[in-house]
Amino acid sequence: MIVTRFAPSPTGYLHIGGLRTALFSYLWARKNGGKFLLRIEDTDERRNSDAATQAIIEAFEWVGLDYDDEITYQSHRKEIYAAYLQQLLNEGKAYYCYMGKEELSELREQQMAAKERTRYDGRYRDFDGEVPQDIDPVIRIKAPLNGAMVIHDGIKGEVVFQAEDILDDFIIARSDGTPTYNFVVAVDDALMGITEVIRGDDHLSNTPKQMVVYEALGFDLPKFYHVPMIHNQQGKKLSKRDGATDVMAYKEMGYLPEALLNFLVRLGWSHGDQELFSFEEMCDLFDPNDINKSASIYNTEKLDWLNAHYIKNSSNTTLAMLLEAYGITLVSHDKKEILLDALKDRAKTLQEMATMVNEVISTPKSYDTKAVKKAFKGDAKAILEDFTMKLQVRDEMHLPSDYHDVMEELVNEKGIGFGKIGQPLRVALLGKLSGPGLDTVMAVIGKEESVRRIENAITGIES
RNA sequence: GGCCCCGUCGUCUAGCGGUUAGGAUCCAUGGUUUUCAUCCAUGUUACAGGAGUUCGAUUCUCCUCGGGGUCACCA
Repeated sequence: MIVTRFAPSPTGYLHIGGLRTALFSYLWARKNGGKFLLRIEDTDERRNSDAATQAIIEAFEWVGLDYDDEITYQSHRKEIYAAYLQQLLNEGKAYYCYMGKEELSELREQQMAAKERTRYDGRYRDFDGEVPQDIDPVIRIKAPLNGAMVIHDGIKGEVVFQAEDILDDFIIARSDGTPTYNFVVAVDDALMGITEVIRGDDHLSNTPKQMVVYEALGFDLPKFYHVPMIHNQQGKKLSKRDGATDVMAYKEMGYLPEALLNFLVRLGWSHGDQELFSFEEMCDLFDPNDINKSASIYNTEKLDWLNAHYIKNSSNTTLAMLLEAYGITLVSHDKKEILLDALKDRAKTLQEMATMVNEVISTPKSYDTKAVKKAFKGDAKAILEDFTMKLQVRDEMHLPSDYHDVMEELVNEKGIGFGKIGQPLRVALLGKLSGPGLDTVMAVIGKEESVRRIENAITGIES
């Protein structure tokens, strides 16, 4: 069975790049009927917070990614790590190193001065002399001194490292006894039965270290997929300083989770020319072997397009519900269907849509000066007056077509173009020259309010 | 700097020895619309460079250049 995982460290919100690797892992597990597990890497107590863990879980809920089994917390697994540490010590595959921090940095400085690679010199590797009493030792693992380490990566292909270039006996437990990252990752991935590790390629150079741990503990290696980074506009690794990288920020801005997911799944991955993927299609078609080798630049132009698409295809019921987060209450509005139908193919985000709703249902507080100048000239006011008179005598005005008929009648009688009435009417109703169809606007706000707005404009606008 | 990865339109990408190098987005233009938006149509724009291999290279190899990642008692 395929088992994948997402293993964030809870130091902040869920990052957009994190969500993408999580999505890839999720999809691959789902496609294979396997499991997708969540593991919180909270070994560094100083930097972790419960709030961050909650934020990550909340983001998963919002986008609709579910995980199997219970969440694994590394902070709850200290005895397990201790046991494996002890095992390596007993087997002579790891050892205590009594080199202090100062001593270590001295060594490093010497090496740098000599233009050598900075590395631990192995002085306690097979040490049997007198051990310093005043120092808490770290535990180091015996790493191969030479030879090739080859990763059979599902994305990068065969990546070969020479042990002498990159390895030394690295620390697997700090002097306070706590295990380090490269050790716990390997232990947990193995113990949790992870068969495919899908993660950012910034971990590629960590992989040989983890392989050393796998080897020492006699665990089977998982299949690795190192997915290329997402870069910012400057071409650097996307970081928290690059604006909107918090997944939940997209919720606030009015993006739909299906749009975000669709956007993310196509960043670095493709399936022929297909651009639109429903959640089901993603689960069905995703394959990590189709992931691109090169990094991509984060650019949300396409996200806007996707979001507009998904808004257009959302039901009015869903939209009305989602809009409530923006202070829009439409449940009791008798013309909400007409309004939503008119607005949903105009908005790129829910936030935009909320603004549009307000622009229709609330009386304009001011009139755009340019619009007034353009629309309120000549006999504009006279035309509006004629229009209101026609409206007044009508009953049963409900549909946009009812209002359209009135406009058409007026235009025909006067022998004028639609623009003659449309422009000033638009300014009167909405305060500006753009917006949904006027017949729709009037149908939504009703005859009384329409007349009121027109009269306000006639008296309130200097022409 | 060492090691590793990467290099097709501005951006996301298809391509897997022979293509007028395709799609999407963005942008521009035209059409539709009383306006704006949507929608539809059309258009501009790309194989980093140089050697090889080959009848033939975007595709394979090497070099150069460019970009990125990583080198902790952080994860």
